[in-house]
Amino acid sequence: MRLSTKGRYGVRAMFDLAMHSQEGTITLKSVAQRENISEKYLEHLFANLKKAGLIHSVRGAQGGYRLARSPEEITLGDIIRVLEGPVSPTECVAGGIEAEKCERAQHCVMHLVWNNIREQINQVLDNYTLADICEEQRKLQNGGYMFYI
Amino acid sequence: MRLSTKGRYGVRAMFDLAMHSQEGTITLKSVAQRENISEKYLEHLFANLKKAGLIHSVRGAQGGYRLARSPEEITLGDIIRVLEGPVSPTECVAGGIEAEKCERAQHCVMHLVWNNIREQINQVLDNYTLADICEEQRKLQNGGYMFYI
DNA sequence: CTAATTCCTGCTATTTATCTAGGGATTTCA
DNA sequence: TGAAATCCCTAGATAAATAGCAGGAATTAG
Repeated sequence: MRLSTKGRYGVRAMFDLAMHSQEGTITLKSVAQRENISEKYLEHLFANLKKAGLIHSVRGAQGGYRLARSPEEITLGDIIRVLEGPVSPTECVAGGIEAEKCERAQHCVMHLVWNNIREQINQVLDNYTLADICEEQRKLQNGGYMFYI
Repeated sequence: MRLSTKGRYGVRAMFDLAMHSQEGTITLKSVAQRENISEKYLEHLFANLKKAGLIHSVRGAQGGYRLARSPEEITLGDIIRVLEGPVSPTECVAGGIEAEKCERAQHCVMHLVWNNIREQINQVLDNYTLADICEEQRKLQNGGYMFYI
């Protein structure tokens, strides 16, 4: 139940785009440097995020990336599902091809359990937006959270 | 964000123990057969569950395993944390040695994010007990859930 | 004693995660 | 137009984790 670097880097990179959204298009290179992520690796992640419609890209000199929607409209669930696949404790309730194989699903109590867990975890992730993170970052810089009052 | 077989088998095996708790000690072999899990693999899992105090064992002929506490007092979180380690989206908020390495935690907004996610996911897992699963199983057998009314 | 059972240690094949390599395609600016 | 900057694509290399196997030692009921 650990995120891989795909999900973690992805969220950090998207947060980075959100924080610099006023500067127009952001180069992959600058995101990679600020977030200390391998450029080549980040390329793969951005390719998936673009294909999923979460970011737009501008090619050529002075090109770069930007969020496709406002930070309020992008959740951690959106990002993580794109980069890590469906968030689900098991294959059998992930909704893919594997799920079809589980013929006993209708009579299997574990199916109910995992499905319940799946729904709740997705709800948690979908309730957290990039805007929320930006807000927390703002508070941090103001010292609000600094001393864990 | 997928459970490995450790966690899944572990939950199923513990549920199996709960369902047969009236029969005294349950042999590993019978659990493995009913749940279709490799005996040798299940040995490792039971060793960990025992070390963690979730089950008791009786050695020798007629021996076997039984739950150390009542099904109401054992949560999915208990089981999964034993077999898969701390449930946490990242190392840096998992509470282990790795967490110490993250010196910037106090000033890092991602730390807040992951910690928030971690707490909520654990809350979901800790709110689900073996007794809950037994109850769902009972309803299934009565046909209550059978047709997804 | 003997059969059944847990307990312990180590090994290994397979898969997955993470990152690297290298080049190609596209666009902008001078 | 041409060069620089950037996105785009495919393949593979390395390391770690997963999932399971093997063999036997220790324990106990009958």
